[in-house]
Amino acid sequence: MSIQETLKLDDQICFALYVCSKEVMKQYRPILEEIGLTYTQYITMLALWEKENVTVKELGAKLYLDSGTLTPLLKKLEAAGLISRVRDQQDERNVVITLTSAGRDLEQQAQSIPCRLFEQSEVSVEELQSLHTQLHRMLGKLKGEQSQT
Amino acid sequence: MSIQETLKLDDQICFALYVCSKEVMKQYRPILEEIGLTYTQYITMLALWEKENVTVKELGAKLYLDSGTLTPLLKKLEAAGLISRVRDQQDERNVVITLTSAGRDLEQQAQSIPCRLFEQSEVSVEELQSLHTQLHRMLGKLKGEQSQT
DNA sequence: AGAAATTATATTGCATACAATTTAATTGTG
DNA sequence: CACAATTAAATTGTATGCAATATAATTTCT
Repeated sequence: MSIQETLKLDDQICFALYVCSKEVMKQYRPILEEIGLTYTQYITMLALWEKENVTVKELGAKLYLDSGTLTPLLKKLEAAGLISRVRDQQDERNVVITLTSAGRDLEQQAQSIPCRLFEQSEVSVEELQSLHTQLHRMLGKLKGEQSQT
Repeated sequence: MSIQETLKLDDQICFALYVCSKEVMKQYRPILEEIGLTYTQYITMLALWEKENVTVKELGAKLYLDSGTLTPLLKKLEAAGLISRVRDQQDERNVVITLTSAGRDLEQQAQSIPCRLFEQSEVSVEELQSLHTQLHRMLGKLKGEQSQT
C-alpha cells in the first residue's frame, strides 16, 4: 500500500527517473547543438576536461558506458577534431584518449552551460542539491549490490 | 560555487539522473527477461494494463515517447501476441491499441516485480518516497517550461 | 464542394545502449 | 619458453530515442 506495491505507471520510481532523465536531456539538446555535441558526447568531454590521457576502459568506468558505445562515439569526436585515439606503446591493448587543442578550447564555450540550464530550470538550489544527494546515495546502493553479486 | 557552476562530471545533476536511470534499468533487465519484455516494453504494458483502447498518440503522451519509437515497439508487442493494433473505424488516422488475453494475463506475472526490485534495492521506503516526490516536482517544472516556449 | 491546413501514424536517418562475440596483446604457469 | 587464461577494444546484432519527412485521413474555411 505504501510504495512500489502497485503496477501503476506513475507510482514507479524507475519511470520517474527514466522520464526525468530524458526530459533533462531534452533541455540540453538545443544548447549542446550550439557547440556541435550530443548529450553523450558532452558528458564524455566533461570527463576528458577533468582528466585526459585515459584509456577507453577508464573513461567507460567513469561514464558507465562500455566499449560498444564508446568506440563509435570516440571515433566521431576524433572525426570532429576534438580528441585523439592512440594505442598505448607500453600496452597495445589500451587506446589512450587525449584532447586536441580544439577539444581543450571547447571547454571555454561549455563553461556557461550548467548555469544556463540552471537558470531556465525554475528549480531552487536547495531542491537540486537535495535531489543530487539522493541520486548519489541511490547510485551508491545500486553499485554496491552489483559488486555483491 | 554552490551548485551547477562547475563542469565537474559528478557535480552535474543531469549526469546523476542519467546514470541512476540506466542503473535502475539494469536492475530490471534480468527480471523482465523472465517475462520476455524489455524495459520500454514493460512500461508500455504498465500503461496498457492501466488503460487500454488508447491511441498511439495517447500512449505516447503518457510514456513520453513519439511514434518513431512506439510504432516499431508496438509492432513487436503485437508480434509477441500481447497486444493488437487496429485502425479506428471512426477516424482512420488513429491506431487503437488493445490487450490480447495473453497480454492481460501477463499482468499477473508482473505483479511481483515492483516488490522484488524494492527488496533488492536496500533503499528505505522513506528515501524512495522522497526521491519520487522530488522527481515528480522537477518533471512538473520541466513540462511547464516546455508549454511556455 | 474543394482546396488548404491540421492531425495521427509510419518511415528514414542518425546516435546511443548494451549483450555477446571476436581479435589482438599481455600475463601467468608448468 | 610455450600455452592457457586474462584483458582491452572493436565488432555485431538488437532495441531504443528522437528529429525530420512522408503518407493518409479529417477538418476548416472560403
